[in-house]
Amino acid sequence: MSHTPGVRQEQKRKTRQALLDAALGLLEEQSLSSLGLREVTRAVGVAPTAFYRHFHSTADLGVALVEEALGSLHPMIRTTMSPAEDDDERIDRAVELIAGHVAAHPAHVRFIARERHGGVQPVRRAIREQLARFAEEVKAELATDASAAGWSDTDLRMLAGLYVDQMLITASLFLETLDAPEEERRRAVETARRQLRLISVGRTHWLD
Amino acid sequence: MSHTPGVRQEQKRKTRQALLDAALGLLEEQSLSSLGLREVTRAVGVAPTAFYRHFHSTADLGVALVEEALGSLHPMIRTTMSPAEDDDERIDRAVELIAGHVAAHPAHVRFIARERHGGVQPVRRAIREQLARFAEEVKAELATDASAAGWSDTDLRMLAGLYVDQMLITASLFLETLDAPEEERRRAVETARRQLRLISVGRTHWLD
DNA sequence: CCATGCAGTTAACAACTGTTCTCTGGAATT
DNA sequence: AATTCCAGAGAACAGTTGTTAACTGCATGG
Repeated sequence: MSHTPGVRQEQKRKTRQALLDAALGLLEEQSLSSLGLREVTRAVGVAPTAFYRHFHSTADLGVALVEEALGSLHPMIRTTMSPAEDDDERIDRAVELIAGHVAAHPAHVRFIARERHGGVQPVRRAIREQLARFAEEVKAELATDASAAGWSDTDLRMLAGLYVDQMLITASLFLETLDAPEEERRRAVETARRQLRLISVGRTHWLD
Repeated sequence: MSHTPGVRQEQKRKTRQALLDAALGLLEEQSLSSLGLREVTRAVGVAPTAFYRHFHSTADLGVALVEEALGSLHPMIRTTMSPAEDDDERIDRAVELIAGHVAAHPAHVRFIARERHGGVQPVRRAIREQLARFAEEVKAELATDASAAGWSDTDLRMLAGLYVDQMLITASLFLETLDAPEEERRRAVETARRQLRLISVGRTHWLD
């Protein structure tokens, strides 16, 4: 079925990826709406016109970056949200997983946080769609949990949304403290833990 | 003490405000990092060089916009967070207050949501500082509440931060549904209410 | 082996940007 | 009434932008 990549397609894929990487780097200190196509091609070392072979516009590139940043993250939901014996232990796992992801892909996280409310509509929509998928997946996972008995569909959706937003907040908090003194980072982790724990407490007493 | 404004200073103030207003309008569909100084002066109908009489740069203007958007909001904290007989009624009041503010100043809210993680460092810092002030004020208000007995300082700070973040999330949710069908807006309000209520439940059972 | 396809190049375009310097009119100060 | 001050105008600068057209070289499929 799957043909050998072919020297031609492989080279194209490489330059495309180089454009994405260069753009992501440039976006560390500016927003997508001010990212110029020439700027990107210059960083890659390629002619400006070559850009059009891969993307219609920088907005188009932005949408591709959303896919790159969030697309591969869905499988993590199941393992993270799956029920565990100890609630606190699960929270600890989730927080450390977020911390690890932020440390491993800071530019991706920054990009999502920045462009979620950014000035480029198609990118905002792409992010919104991905986050909606996350919320659906979290909701599905919550529904399997024993403590979800008696919960209405609306309430499950509301809780899933709360979790997704809280994860983004946590990620962006960790991002801000990435190159901060050790002690401040530990405080950030502790804050994130307790906030999730408080939500967890509210969840167990929701039906009172 | 306070001299009569003076025709001169008054005129200057007017153009400065016109620049701020025009910028805010232009920022509805782009980020600050792509906002050009010429763009702003053109929208006001003034020479490009006049810009320098009021701001060093567009980043400088952005900082001024942060002050305009958030500076006058602090007094609202006391009245919103102040203890009430009924917890749910207070939540309803808070949610409607946010909804009203978003409806009255959508551009300001959009600006804050967009530039909080945006590409212009001084503006990010200005917003962070204002939000930290909000958190401090919320924390102070929480401390006066009877149900805060036995809470550690760290936990009060953590809860205050959670509230501030949740209010921003709610505001940006309302912003997205501003020109959506009536029914979707009602759903958004209901979601916001329940999320705050869940946090409230978690808060009352925190010390168990 | 030859013809086609197509990623990337080169050159040129009109339009735009931030910033400088010089100037002007009229309010503010003396 | 004479002088100073200063918000805004005007012109010019070097550098940037997105987009177009026509090209070149090389991997690919017949």
